[in-house]
Amino acid sequence: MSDVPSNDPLAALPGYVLRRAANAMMAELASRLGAIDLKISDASVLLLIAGRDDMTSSEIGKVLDIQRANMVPLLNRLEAAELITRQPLDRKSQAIVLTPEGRTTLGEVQSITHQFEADLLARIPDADRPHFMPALRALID
Amino acid sequence: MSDVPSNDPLAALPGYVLRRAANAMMAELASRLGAIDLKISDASVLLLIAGRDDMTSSEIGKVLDIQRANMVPLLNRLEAAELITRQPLDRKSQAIVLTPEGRTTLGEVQSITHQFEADLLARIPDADRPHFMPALRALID
DNA sequence: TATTGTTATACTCTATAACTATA
DNA sequence: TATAGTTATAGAGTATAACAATA
Repeated sequence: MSDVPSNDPLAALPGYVLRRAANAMMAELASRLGAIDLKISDASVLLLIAGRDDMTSSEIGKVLDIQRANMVPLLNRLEAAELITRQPLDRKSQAIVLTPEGRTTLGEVQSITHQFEADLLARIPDADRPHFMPALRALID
Repeated sequence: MSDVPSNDPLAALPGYVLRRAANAMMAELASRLGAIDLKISDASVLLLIAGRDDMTSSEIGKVLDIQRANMVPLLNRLEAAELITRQPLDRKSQAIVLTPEGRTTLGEVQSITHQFEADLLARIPDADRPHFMPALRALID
């Protein structure tokens, strides 16, 4: 019943350690994506619309848990970088689609993301690794 | 080799799922601590200085990964709520110590935190639970 | 009526630079 | 010289309300 020694009494709390681990990993990912001038949310959008040309801003926001209103500056940024364009679906909705340059950048995002996820999993001891995703999924509604 | 079905291609990425799980859990904890008008960072400070009367603002910040400058409004808030006082150690440093009211609130924080951590772990399947903390700890430097 | 895209706004969290007073 | 506490500020991320146009 003994625990890992630490002068931080909060190190024994799963919720606290969960937040610290997520913060550490997101800082690392943000740093790697910064090399191609993208934020994590930018990369998430590119990965989500890969191979699709029918997703609207609202739909993307629902999947990624980003408010409708907050999608606007995000997509404006991607459009200014010429990675995506807005294409009318009807007179109200518009599809967010990758430009040719966006597809090239998507390739870089996929490469960075793949390496990042591999490095993340590699840090987890073999015996614990298969239990990582099931545990996390159980915490998400 | 098949994966959990999802219309969100990012659901297969450990880093992404880690962030989503942490966000969900922190939102839940923030909600519970809101019942006693505390933020997560407030509660973290109270838990850290429990039973101690010698920790300075800088030391607390180092352990909790909160910038020195950002400790000021946090402690001001706790002091305004009469949960802590600043006691001079010398003419430069001051110890952050719980008031009697702070100790009472600490008891409530401990109760809420204990229940929260138990509920969090209870959501994780039995087979995965023992692997949760070791996996997360491996991700923190 | 409900939804889409948008604007405006505000609040939290976090990061940095600089200053003073003291160790 | 280095450190503690502080101030001011700026950048993210996130949340809500409201509006016009359209489904």
